[in-house]
Amino acid sequence: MATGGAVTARQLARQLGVSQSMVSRAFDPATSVAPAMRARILEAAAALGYRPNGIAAALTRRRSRIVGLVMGELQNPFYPAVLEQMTLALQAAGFEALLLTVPPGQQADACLPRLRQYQVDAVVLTSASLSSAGATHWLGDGRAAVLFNRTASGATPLDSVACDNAAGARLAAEALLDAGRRELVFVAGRPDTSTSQERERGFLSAFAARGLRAPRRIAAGDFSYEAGHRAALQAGNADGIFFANDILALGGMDALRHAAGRRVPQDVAVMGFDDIPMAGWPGYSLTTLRQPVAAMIEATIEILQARLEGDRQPARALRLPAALVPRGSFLPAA
Amino acid sequence: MATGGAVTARQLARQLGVSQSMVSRAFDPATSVAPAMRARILEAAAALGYRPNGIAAALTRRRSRIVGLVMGELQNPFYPAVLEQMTLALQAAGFEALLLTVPPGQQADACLPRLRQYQVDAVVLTSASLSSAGATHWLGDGRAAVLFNRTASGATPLDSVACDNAAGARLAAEALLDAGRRELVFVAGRPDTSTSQERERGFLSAFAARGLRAPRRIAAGDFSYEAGHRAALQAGNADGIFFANDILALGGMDALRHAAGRRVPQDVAVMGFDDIPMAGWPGYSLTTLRQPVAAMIEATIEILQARLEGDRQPARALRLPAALVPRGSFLPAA
DNA sequence: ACCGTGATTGCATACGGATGCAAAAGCCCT
DNA sequence: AGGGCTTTTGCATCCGTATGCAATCACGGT
Repeated sequence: MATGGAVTARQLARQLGVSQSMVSRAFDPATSVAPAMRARILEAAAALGYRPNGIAAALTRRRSRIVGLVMGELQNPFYPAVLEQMTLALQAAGFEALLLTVPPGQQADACLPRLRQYQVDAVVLTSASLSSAGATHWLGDGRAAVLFNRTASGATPLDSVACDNAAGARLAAEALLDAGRRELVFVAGRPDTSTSQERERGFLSAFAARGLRAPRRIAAGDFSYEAGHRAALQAGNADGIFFANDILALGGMDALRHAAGRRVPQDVAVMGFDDIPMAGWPGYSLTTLRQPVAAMIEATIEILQARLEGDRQPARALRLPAALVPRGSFLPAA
Repeated sequence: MATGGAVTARQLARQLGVSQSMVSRAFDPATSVAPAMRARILEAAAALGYRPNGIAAALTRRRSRIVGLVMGELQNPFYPAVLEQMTLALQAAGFEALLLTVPPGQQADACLPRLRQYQVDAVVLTSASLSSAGATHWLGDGRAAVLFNRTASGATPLDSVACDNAAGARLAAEALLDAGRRELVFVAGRPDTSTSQERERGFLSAFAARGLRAPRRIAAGDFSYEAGHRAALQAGNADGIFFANDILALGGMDALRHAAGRRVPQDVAVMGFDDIPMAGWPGYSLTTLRQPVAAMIEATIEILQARLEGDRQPARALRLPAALVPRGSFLPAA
C-alpha cells in the first residue's frame, strides 16, 4: 500500500470545511449531493490528487471490484488477444483484473482460496475449469464465476460463454465434404476439454446427417504445435484434415509439407479453429473458424455484472456463432 | 468482496476462546506465539476455512502485496511466456498480480492513478515505460517500479532488467560476418524502444570494430509480422538480414520466400531476437538470440523485494546475456 | 517460596471510507 | 408567515485485521 503522501478523504474534507462523508458521497454518483458541493469537492480532489482508497472502499462496501482472471493455456496464441481485450473490457466496466495462471489441464480449484483471500468479486475462468464442488462453494459466497471458452461439465452450476463449437465444426465438415474430400480426419486436442469434445461432435454430426461413415480420428492429446505435428504424420493419405484448433493445424501443416511431403491444399485440405493471428500469415494461410472474441468478452462481462447485481437465474451456457474464414489451406467451394 | 459465509478472525477467536489478536499473530510467522497455541489456531482455521482477509490486512499494514503488471505489446508472442512465468514467480514470492494493458508505444503514466487507487505496492512495466515525472512521483510514494525488457531512458530513475541486447546483436553481426555475408541489413522495430535501439547499436558496433562500413538499415516502424514482411521486401539482394526481433523476422522470412522468391538461408541468412516459440517451428527454423527469461524474472522480483524493503541505492540497469540459438535460417560457421 | 526476566496474551485503537440515521436547510403551497 | 416535504449534510459506527502497550504467565536461580 505504501500510502506515502496519499491524501485521505478526511484531510480533503478538513481542508474544505466539510465532513468526510461528503467527500465519500461526492465520489458516488448514486448519492444526492448538492451540485455545487460536489463540484467543489471534485475540483479540490483533482487539485490534490485525491482518489478514494480502493482497498478501504472494498472493506466497507464488501465488494472489491476486482475480478480474478484464471488462465490456463497461455501459450496458445489465441489467448493473448483475449487477455488484452478482457482486461480492457473489465477496466471499462470498472473492475481490475487479478491474473492467475493454472497449469494447463488442471482444475482451477487450487486458486480459489487465494482469490477468496483477496476478496475478489468474481472469476473468469479462461480455458480452465472448476470442480462442481468448488463452483458451488464459490457461488454460495455470493461471488460470480463465468467460464470463458469452456462449457460447464455435467451439473456444475456455472455460466459459460463460448463460441458454438459444434456448429462451427459442422460448417468445416460440410465445406470439406461439399468440396468432394472424402478421406477426412479429425484431430482431437486435449480430450478433457469441452472445446475439443464439442468440435468433434459437430464435425461428426455432418457425417451422420449425410449418412456417411464417421471420419478417422487421431488423438493429438494436447493443444500444441508439436502434438499437431505428430498427429499429422499419422494421417496417411487423408485428403482433408480438421484440427481441433489452429495451433494443432499449424503443426500439422508443417508436418504434412516438410516431413510427409504432401502439398496443402492440393493433396490435403487443412482446417483449424480459432483464427489466431498466425493463421493469416502467408506461410500458412490457414482456413479456419473465427471465434467472435469481442462479442464473447462483452457477454462475459454482462453476465458477471448481472450476477453481481443479484441475478439468481439458473446457469446459462451462451454460445456465439463461429465464422468460416476461407484461406489458402483449403478453398471451400463457393 | 461478497463476504458471504466468510469466517472472520474474531469469530474464529471467539470459538477458540482466545483474542482476535492471537489469530492475527498466528498467521504472522514473524511474531512469537506459543507453539501449541499457534497450532491450535491454524488447525481450527483450516477446519473452518479461515484465511486472513487480504483487503483488511492491506489496510492496516499499508502494503497490499499486490503488484501491478503493465503490459504493452501483448500480441508479441514473446510475452505470453513472460506473463505466465512472471505471475507464477510473483505468486511464489507472496504477491498477486494486477494486470493492466497499455496500447503499444504509449507511456504507462495513465495507469498510475488506477494502480495508486488500488494501493499497489509495486509495478513491473513490461515493454512499456514511464515518463521521468511519472516515475519520480510514483517512487516518491515509497512504491517500487521495475522496467522489464526495457531500459530507462535518460535520467528516469527506474531499475530495469533486460537482456544484453547490444552484446546479443553484436554476436549476430559477428556470426554473419564470420560466415562471409557482406550485404547485411538491419531491420529496426519501434524506433522509440530501448530494445530496438540497443540491438541496432550492438549490431553496428561489430562493423565499426572491423573497420567495415555500416550495414543498410530499414525501419520497419513496428514490432509486427506485417512490418517485418514489408521491410524484407525492401532488402533487395542483401545476403543477410538481422531483424530487431523474431516476429519481424518471421514476417520477413515469409516475404523473402513467398514474395521475393529468395531462398533462406542459401540466398539470404536471417536472424531474429527473443527466441519465441515459433522460431523453433520447422517451417521457420529461425536462428535467433534467446533471452534468459527465467533469470530476468527472478532478478526482477529480487529487485522489487529489495526496494520494498527500503533499499535506496541508485537505480540499476541489470543486463543478462542473450544466447545464440543456431537454426536453419542461418547456420553460423562452427 | 520469592524475584527477575523473557515469552505470551489481551486490550484498545488505527487504517480510510461507506452508510444508516437524525439534524439542518431549502422549497412549495396555502 | 407557517406547515409539510424533500434534499443536503454531519455524526457515529462499522468493515476485518495489525500492532503498540500493558498485563499475565512460565520458569530458572537463590
